[in-house]
Amino acid sequence: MNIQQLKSVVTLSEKLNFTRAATELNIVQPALSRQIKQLEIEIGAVIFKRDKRNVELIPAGHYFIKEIKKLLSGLEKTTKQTANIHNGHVGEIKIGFTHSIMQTILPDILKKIHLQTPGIIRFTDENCV
Amino acid sequence: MNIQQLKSVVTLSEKLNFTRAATELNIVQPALSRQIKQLEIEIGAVIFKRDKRNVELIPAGHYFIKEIKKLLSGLEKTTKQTANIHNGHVGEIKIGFTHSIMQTILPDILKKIHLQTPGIIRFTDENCV
DNA sequence: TAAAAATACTCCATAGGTATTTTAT
DNA sequence: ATAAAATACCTATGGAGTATTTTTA
Repeated sequence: MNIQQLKSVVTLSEKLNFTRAATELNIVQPALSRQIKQLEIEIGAVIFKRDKRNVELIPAGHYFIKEIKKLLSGLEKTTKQTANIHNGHVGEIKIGFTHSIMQTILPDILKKIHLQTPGIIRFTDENCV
Repeated sequence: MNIQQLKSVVTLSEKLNFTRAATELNIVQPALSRQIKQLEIEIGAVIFKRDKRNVELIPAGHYFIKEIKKLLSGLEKTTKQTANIHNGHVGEIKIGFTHSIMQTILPDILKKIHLQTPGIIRFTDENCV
């Protein structure tokens, strides 16, 4: 199983037509036929019912496509986020503090940060007494 | 990017040693080196810091591995569940009913099913008035 | 000098393309 | 007769293995 097969099966589930799905995927129809057949063998389930004229999802296929779509978008998110961390666009700083500082200057600073860019402050209780 | 690379990167993150990870993956060390390098190029981030003697995860890598582990286990679950649906080990029946039947025989039946095998009954409001 | 990762090179398996066949409308 | 999927066959790219180099402890 490979990721290209998963992308292909999703595209086919949207087009329900091997020829058009293959075009969309920039491959040729027989290549797509093979990919789908191979995938079905590997997972041990038929995903599409095809009768030379029509292609349609069957129950196992509906489930599979629904889940694979989630996984693929998760993979894309993960990849992008990883690149962002690498490039320093995303990071994490941990602020340890004593009781007194939380009573004085920290609240104002955190409030300003929060107003300027909401969503970047998160509290954890790691190392908290 | 392919699934084998993702499995490889997870194994390497556990062993932190190319030679031993490669053995675990039943491939040879240079093959693993190539897989990881290729993956890092594709996602646009360095995952491991290696200095010929030590291999360690860097922040982008920690994040990546954490997410990829989730995705891989999700993929495995999906595959198995799809096969189960195909084989008829898992399925879904929908029971439509009138007010009167819900007052008479259905509650007992549902209760019995629930006691015998908890977790298989789910209510939806599809087609409900 | 020993251990571990990277590199160079060769070879083969797999995946894609072209051509053709099959089938249903 | 046409449109669409499957099959057969060939080719080429990519990935694996072997051998070697590099590097650091």
